Amino acid sequence: MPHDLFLKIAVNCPLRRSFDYLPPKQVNELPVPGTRVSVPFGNRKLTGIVIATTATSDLPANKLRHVETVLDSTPIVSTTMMQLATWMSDYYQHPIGECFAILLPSLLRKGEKQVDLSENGWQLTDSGKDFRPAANAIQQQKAIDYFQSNARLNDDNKGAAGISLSALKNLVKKDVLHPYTEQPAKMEFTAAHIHHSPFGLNTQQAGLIQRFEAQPPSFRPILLEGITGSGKTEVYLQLIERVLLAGKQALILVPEIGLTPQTIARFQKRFDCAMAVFHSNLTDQQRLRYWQQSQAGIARIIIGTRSALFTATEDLGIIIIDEEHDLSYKQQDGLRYSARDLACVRAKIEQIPVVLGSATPSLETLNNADTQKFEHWELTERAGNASPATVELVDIRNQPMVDGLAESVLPHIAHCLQQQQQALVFINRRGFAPMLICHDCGWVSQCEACDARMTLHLRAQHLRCHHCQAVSPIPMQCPACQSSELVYQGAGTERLESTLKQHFPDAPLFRIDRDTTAGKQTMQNMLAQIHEQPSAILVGTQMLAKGHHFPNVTLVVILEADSALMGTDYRATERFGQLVTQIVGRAGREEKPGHALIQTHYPDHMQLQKLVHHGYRRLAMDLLSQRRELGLPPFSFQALIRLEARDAQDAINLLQHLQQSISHLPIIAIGPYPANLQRRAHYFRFQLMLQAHQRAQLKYAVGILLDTATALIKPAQHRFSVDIDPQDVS
DNA sequence: AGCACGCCGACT
DNA sequence: GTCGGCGTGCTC
Ligand SMILES: [Zn+2]
Ligand SMILES: [Zn+2]
Repeated sequence: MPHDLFLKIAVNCPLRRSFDYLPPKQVNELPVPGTRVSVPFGNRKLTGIVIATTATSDLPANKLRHVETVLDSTPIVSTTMMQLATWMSDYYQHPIGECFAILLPSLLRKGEKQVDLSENGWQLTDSGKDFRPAANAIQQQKAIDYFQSNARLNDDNKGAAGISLSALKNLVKKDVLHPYTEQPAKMEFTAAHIHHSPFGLNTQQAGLIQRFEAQPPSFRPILLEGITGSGKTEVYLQLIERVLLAGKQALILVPEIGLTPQTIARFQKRFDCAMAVFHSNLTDQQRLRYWQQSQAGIARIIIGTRSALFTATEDLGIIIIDEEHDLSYKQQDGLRYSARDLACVRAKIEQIPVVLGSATPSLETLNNADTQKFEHWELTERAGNASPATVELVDIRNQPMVDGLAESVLPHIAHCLQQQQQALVFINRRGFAPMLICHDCGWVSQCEACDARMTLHLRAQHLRCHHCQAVSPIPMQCPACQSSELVYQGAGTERLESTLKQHFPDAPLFRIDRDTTAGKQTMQNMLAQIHEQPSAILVGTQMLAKGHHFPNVTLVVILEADSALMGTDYRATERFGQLVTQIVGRAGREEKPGHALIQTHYPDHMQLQKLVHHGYRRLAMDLLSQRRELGLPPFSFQALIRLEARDAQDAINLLQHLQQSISHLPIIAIGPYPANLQRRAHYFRFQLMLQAHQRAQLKYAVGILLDTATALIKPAQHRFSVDIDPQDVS
């Protein structure tokens, strides 16, 4: 049998194919699939990953070049992860090189060496135990103090302890400390490493755990639907426990905003084992270290946001996606993957369970449960038998309003404050951003580059566009009519704030939005302050709906429901239902049930009625049957083609060309039509929506369209992207 | 995406 | 005469 002669290599470049190479010169063995190699590519050197060795190549051998160097002695990408990358490349019709590159932390992607995982540090020598440093040796004293209460100091905690390297070196010279090196060991995880919560499981939780244990480990997609406070996390922990005891690893994904110290602490308190936590402010070096620890099986629990899905593991036993409906699981640029969907694919490849947890599952996931593709686990009991929050609609037709708030809502807030409880006003309305308007001629501060108004930032004393970062000074006179009567308008949050202050001068008021919680610590501080207050008013945006619990809040006011009901985005109602349910679920506790008021012009709207009287689940069922009737996802498959160009007609023409290239195929192509924000940062934005009854039809059409696009599109002038299963259709 | 090659305007 | 503008084309 002839030897394989060629290497199929995924080179990290945006081309939708792999490249064939000859083996490196003067090397007898071919590098194994999954190995990184450095290859000549045009006139530069790039890092690629060997996909396969083959006996033939499409190109004549004299056109092929040799691999320059082999970068790994053993494959760095496992066969399962290679399958995942290949799957992604096919499903998202995305360049194979980029699909492989995303599997690796950035340093490895660039061709850097793997790091040595051994732990280097210092510990006291026998003679060092009673050493007293010189009076002026402050740094040494600091180190000595540290070793009074700690046996060891290593590279990782040296920085946090604030001890200088030179002091440590001097102490080594004095034979007070000696350096050590330790190979990290793969621990054997046993029951002794678990610290159970003093509260047992309720019968529902116990039933689910039993159900989990009743089957041998295999691919099992599970929807865990549990209302807020029903103990989803405890179920996660119990499942993880079983996986860890079987000697396997657990991978947990959380929403972007959910990777808080409290979340991490919850896992650390339960399990005595090495964890790899991928938070956003790790350095490349730290990220690589955790990645390798996970790959080597040293880290047993891996927690992170979207991209942590690609972490290599030694022996993965379960994947958990918390708040699976969360939009942050969808990558919004480049390779627009859904980490939730890929988790299911990875679980299938690895033959392990995957748990999608939410109080408000996405329609896609609910449909998968309905069609028996997923097991459907439910938690319906709230801990401590707390009564669920009640939701009430406020009809604002012909009602007197003050700064977005119906006057009839004010007594509710007053009553809530009187009871020494907190009220939360949730601003989900547009037009609340403050802008500048001319009282005489109606001129508004429009952004030069976008179809948007600039918002006024009083603190920074300038106008800013949220879509393109443009900044301009606040004019003293109207640029159109020279009038000096420039006034603020739509300063919604601030005006609402002052109105509330006026009506409730004694209640402390907290504003929670991106501006007031910008600092790292600010959010935590503010939350701590809020928890201390008996009565208070909280005013805020989206941020309020995620993660944080507000036990003292018993009244929630949602300013408007109408854009979700009447808008063009067919997903808006689903989102609104999730938002309301999440925010209401986070308010109140056992002895003080929450109450929510939703302001609307359409109090008789069927779907709103469903949500208010029967909850998210019934709304979701309604929406699903509506989607089925209309042939919308998940009952059809979509791809959104986006194109931005400086000239609107140019964008339209190009999209029409692309549309023509697939006009013979059995798919619907709607458009070209302008994006929600038609012009942004000097670019006109248009899009084309492809819709098919079968996944394969869609994939094929997108492939053809992409082939046409590569010939037509000038990267310098056009911004082009394909979004498979788009979530954000604007 | 990069990076080179190539063919026209305003510089020494 | 050449320096450099970015349009076009290719990467095993
Ligand atoms: Zn004016
Ligand atoms: Zn702008």
